[in-house]
Amino acid sequence: MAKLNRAALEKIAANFRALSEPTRLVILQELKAGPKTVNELVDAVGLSQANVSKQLSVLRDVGFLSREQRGTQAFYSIGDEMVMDLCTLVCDRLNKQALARLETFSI
Amino acid sequence: MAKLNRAALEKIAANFRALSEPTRLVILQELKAGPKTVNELVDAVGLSQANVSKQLSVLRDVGFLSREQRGTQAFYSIGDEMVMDLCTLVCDRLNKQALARLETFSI
DNA sequence: TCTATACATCGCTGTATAGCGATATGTCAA
DNA sequence: TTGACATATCGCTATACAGCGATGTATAGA
Repeated sequence: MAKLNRAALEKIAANFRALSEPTRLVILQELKAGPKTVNELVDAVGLSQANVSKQLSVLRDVGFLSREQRGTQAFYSIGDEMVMDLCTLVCDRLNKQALARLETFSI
Repeated sequence: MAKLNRAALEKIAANFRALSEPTRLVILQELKAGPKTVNELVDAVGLSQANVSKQLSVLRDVGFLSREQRGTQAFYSIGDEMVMDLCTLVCDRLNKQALARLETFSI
């Protein structure tokens, strides 16, 4: 296997970086049940609309979310189910580590 | 599924954050072939020993790497094979996206 | 001891970004 | 048009952290 150049590594890192903030994980958790508008997400996560919009664009820029405009509203939804696989892998791992403390991780 | 509290989400995010820097992905790539000392990794990644030590501790703090001291040397190795599964998922995804451009992603 | 080697940690600087309020843009209804 | 609403973007502050050189710590050999 050839060694990856800087640009390729940066793309991979960007995928992980998009998942490196609790706020964005909350957004994914909310969207797991189905599409939601920005305002619905604002209510769900309890942060400013400006901030939620920005975090949505971070997740969308790497392709984890997709966006559909309907009238004045924008509906966001999971754009690549693989992102939930990533979360599941990490959560399973933390669950194993945390069995003794009875914590449960799941997105 | 209950909603996760802030501490749980932060733990999940920390796992992803550890993979959010190209330098640390290079380290994983180097260690995929087997354990290496800090100095070997310094030569491989071409950064300062101080920085490499710090990035190693980031990966170790979340349990992705393990460390074995032998004399004056510290051997680092993959501590949880799951971390390579995460990389594979992301690389597969980028490969699909990049087929047209003939790029190849793999850690 | 003393010296050399290997690694970790400290203090620092520069950059990236989460979060906010304010504002801009765009759409619909009256 | 005008006004109300939904979302995106701007400008800003505070914080996190990658990277560096310098230093600390520990081990092996002379």
